[in-house]
Amino acid sequence: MIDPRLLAEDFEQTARRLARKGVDRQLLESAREAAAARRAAIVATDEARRELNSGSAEVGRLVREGRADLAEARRAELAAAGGRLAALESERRRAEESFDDLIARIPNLPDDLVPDGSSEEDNRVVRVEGYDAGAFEGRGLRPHWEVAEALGIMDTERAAKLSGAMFEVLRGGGARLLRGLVNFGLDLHRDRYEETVVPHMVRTEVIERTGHLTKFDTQAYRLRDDELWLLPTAEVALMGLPQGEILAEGDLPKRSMAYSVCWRREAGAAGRETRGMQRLHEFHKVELVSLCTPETSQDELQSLLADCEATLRVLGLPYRVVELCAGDLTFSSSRVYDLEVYAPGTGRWLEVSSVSLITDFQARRGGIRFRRAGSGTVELVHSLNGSGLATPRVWAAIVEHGQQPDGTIRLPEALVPYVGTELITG
RNA sequence: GGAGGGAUGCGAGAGCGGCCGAAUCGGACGGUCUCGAAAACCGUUGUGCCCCAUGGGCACCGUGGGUUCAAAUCCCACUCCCUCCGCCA
Repeated sequence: MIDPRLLAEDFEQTARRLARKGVDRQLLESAREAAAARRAAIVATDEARRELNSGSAEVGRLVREGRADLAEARRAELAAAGGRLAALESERRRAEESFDDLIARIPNLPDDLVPDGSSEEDNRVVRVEGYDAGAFEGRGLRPHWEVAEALGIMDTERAAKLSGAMFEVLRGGGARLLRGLVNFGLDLHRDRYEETVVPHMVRTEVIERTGHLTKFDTQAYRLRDDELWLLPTAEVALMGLPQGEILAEGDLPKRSMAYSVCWRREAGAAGRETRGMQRLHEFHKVELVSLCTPETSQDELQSLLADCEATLRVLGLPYRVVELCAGDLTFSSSRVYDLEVYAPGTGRWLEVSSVSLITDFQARRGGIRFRRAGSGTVELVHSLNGSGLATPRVWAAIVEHGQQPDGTIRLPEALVPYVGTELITG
């Protein structure tokens, strides 16, 4: 949620900045009106309550002084005042609900550094690393699903028998490759990020406050008999951890990571680039998150980007860094770099990490704050997240890059100790 | 799953329905003293919201309801924690 003060104090500039994300000015005006109505309702109830409070104190005094008749008279007056207060309070509740509803629909402000644009088309390729277009031509490279099915390390048919579309079963070397990747990812980042094992199911309020559960976001799976949700990403658990707490400035930046299974309903994505390991309902990921001070968050974004890139670099996979334009940013983010790995079997760039600066947007809703060392004042932290290693697509890229003419798969050197072989043969 | 006990400020821990945003101790911070430190003594020490804003008001004692002129204190529901029993990786 954005700072509500912006609506009252800096409306025009806020509207201009949000327009870059395609936010309708009408929504902001409604929110501003709702904020004013809410404030008026607060003033009215506070005043009514003040009268009631001082009246009650007076009754207490009279009772103590033994003047029961006066106390009784005053009590009767206050009973009536109590009725008026109740009416004001229900009005206040209505005002707050309508304000909450509107403010929740306003996305985070895009960073001024973010390029203009309305869609994916306008995203800017910042850098391309390790990619040589000529290197893949004429080699007859096949998509990973063909290579993997032929080798018997992936079984889409039987996965469907178990669970339906957009699930995978991995066997033998394919399964070991997945496990090796996860361990590799955790080891690669363990010096800078605290390794954490988190529950894979979280309460409604936790997922709500991370911004991963809204009226428009039906991505997460919900358990039928308990008020719990399956993680769509470990970010939800890692960001849920400090919710409602006040951290010491000295503890920032606070960097942590978690491996988890991730579940996503992917509603509406059926049939779109879903073959093989491109898009699954269930996948494995090492997620990196960081909490930091507002003045360091841009630097922190760059260092998080560097850490996520390191994964692809060490694996020797060609990739590009794409900066999202204002219109393609997600609801909560103010600046995002996507890392896309090149998959030569399909000739596609696959998104394997979204390195996001959320500024204080997520911290405000989650109540994640820190105390300044000098002044002792309390402020919201900035939060960031990115995938340190997202298995399905990195797995796919490794299969496509490593495929040999005889159908086996040669692994990147860095993975050999983790998988226990240089060559996957089945 | 069954039976009990509990949830208060940074921590521990008090709190007859009114004088309780909350005793006391500890911690932290500032000061006095000291060459410096310790000790001692003095002081400060929650968060949010609102306003006619060097001041004032409102809310918050696990969460949500209720009773009452008035709730940390009474009632109801829920959540979590602890102990014991059962079950279990």
